[in-house]
Amino acid sequence: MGSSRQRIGSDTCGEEWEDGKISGSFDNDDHQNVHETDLRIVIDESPSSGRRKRVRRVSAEDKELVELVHKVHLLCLLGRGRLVDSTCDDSLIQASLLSLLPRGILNTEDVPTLTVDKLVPVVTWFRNSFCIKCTNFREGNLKENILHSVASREGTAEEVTALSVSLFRALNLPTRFVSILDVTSLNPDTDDPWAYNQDLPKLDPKISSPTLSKAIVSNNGDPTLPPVLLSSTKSKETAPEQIKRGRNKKQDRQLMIDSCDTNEQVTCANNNQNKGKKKGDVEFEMQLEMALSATAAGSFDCNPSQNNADICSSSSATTSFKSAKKSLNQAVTGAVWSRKKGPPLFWAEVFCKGESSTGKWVHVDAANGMIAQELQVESASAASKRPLKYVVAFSGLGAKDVTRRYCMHWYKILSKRIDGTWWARVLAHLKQLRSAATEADSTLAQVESTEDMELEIRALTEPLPGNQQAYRRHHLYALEKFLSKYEALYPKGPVLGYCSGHPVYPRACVQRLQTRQRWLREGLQVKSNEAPAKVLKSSQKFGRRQRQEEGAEEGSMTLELYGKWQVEPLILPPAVDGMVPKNERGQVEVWSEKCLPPGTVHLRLPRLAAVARRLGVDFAPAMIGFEFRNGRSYPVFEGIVICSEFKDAIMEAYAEEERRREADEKRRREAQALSRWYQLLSSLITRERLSRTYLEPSKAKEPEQEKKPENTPGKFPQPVSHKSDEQDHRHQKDHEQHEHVFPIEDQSFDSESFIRTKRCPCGFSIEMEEL
DNA sequence: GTGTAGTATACATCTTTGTGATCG
DNA sequence: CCGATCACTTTGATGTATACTACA
Repeated sequence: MGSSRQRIGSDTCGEEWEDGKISGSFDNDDHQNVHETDLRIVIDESPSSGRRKRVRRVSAEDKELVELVHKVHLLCLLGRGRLVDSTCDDSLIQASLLSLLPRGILNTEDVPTLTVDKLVPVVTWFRNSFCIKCTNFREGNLKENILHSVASREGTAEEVTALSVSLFRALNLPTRFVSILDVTSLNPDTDDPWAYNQDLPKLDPKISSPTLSKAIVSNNGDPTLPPVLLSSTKSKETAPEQIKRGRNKKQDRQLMIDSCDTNEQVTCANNNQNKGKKKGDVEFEMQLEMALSATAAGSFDCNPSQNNADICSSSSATTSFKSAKKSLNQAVTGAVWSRKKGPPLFWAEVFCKGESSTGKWVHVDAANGMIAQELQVESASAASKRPLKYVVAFSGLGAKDVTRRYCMHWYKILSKRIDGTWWARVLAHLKQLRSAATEADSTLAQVESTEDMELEIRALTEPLPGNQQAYRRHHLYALEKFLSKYEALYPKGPVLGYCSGHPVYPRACVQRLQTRQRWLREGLQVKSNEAPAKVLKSSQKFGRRQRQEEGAEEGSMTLELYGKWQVEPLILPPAVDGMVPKNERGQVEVWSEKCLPPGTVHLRLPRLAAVARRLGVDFAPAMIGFEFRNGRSYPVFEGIVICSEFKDAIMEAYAEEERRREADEKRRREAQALSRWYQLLSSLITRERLSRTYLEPSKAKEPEQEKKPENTPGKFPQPVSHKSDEQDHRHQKDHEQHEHVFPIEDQSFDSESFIRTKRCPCGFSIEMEEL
């Protein structure tokens, strides 16, 4: 900053001052001119100062808004998922895909005993036949876009995944379209990557397997440039550029094309190879077969002739399955997530009947050549700074939350998800649709419930986190040190493990503690002979109050807290002989219906006390809570509590009383209206008389009547005016010309209503009620 | 880069049982 | 005379979640 800048204030005063530019110098020379010159302070808004950023917390309103946006976005994404799902059932798309599929790649007799390894050829064929052009959403009709993708062998990630789902379904494999609902964040402060990351290209699986590289290279005209190199060098050039451009969402369309172009070069390099390879399908498949036999067969049959010592040594079924998965993906598909490529958003789940006794839904990302790599999804999402929040599987026009299959750290995403009950309510409807779709097939229904159970078990058996902070709000586990003041462990055990030396307890053992008073509000009372679960030193304020009540017992001001296990339903003394049991203040505290003494009722109506008193019925004012005003809290009363047997009598008397009161009120209002009319007209007439007496005749005709008349009392009948607007208008005009006269002979009187009607020869009439 | 402890801050929660003057 | 209404020191202490920093 220039020399003119001056630090205003000092740090010692403890206040934060902005650095500002003061135009105009404060040098000694000019000092005397200060008064004459303009003083301008230019706030330097550059965030360069090393001062701590002011913490700005989001308001409740903001939170509500982002929650709303989150919900709406979720619903939109659910709708989109269902649309894609239903499009995957389209017979034209399925037929087109089947026509492309080489013969014998999956035998129909394999379907009932489908295992992961039997899927590999289809997946590999698919991956080599279709490529992801760009991850972006494409406008237009989804079905047409997908059909176009079939023809061009490329499309968006969503379309290509939909194609894979469609293909599996065409092969009679129960298949779901699975999508990460990449929804807007619930935290309004976070730099939501969603806002700028949409254009990131889909991951481009690197080809690392020597077998596959060899296979592809052998089919490629240019063996000097291996696909893996091509892929990675291209990505290096394009990724940062794409991210930079991707930040501006408004350039969406153009960018999409741009990124498609570059991506196309990257991913379609593969495709071009594949296209070239089409001629050499046989050779390719032979290579594939070799890869398969080297992995699948080795892992499942434990063929000792294989080189892979890992696979051979694994004897248990699970290890064997895991090794198979690993080797399958490394050797056959060679896919590895790349952080630069953004998170995976779409894939399929294929039901493999032969994978366990009951069958198993298996993650199949055919577009990226990945099978049973569900564990990679979470890490890929996390690496892309877009932690997964919702993973939803779509089928049969319904949907199911399968996040738990892909999420190993539920506690991390729990806070990023919307309130569970709302989500469950949304999904309940979609689940109904699904169950309607699977109704016909009892085995599928069985599979559903098995899966539900499996996911539920996963929810209840999460591994213990290694860091302490994770236990702060963990849904399953708790550390005693993170319990709040009003929480306690009961029962204190079992200890599930240790974290940095602290015993870990089940979250279910964490109990909320409350004072006797608070339990009372819930209609519960502390059992006799129960010692407080926790005794806290009470606050000064509370202590002060207690001191007043209990005398000078300083230092012993405590807050006694009890747990749920120490309370029982409230037993209040019942009403006897028509007498309501009251507290020491002669009231009944009605926090809820449970707080009513047996045999009494709470009548929430005003002015009941007087009725009860008049009838001689015993009652107590019902206190329903407190109100805070002017720095103090006051009890709020509503209605009374009486013995049930008097309810009818009281209500009857009350109704009678109310009728009387209403009649009185009506009478009072009418009398008031009459009185006001009387005053108004009296003052008009008085004014008229005064004008006539004291003013010039010409001035008297000025329309002073329009001014508000004074309140001059006098004795005059009360008119009940019912002139129409037209009459009124005419009257006003007439009035300018003459003064009305009401000859006796033109008057009439209705003895029933006491209304006298007076008429002026000009046509103006006035009705007056005579008192 | 990750985890922990400590601090600062903003927001949330709990607290909790009149009185005298005036009006209708 | 009696009941309703209004004004009156417009709390304030404490808990909790979160962001941030320093440090291991």
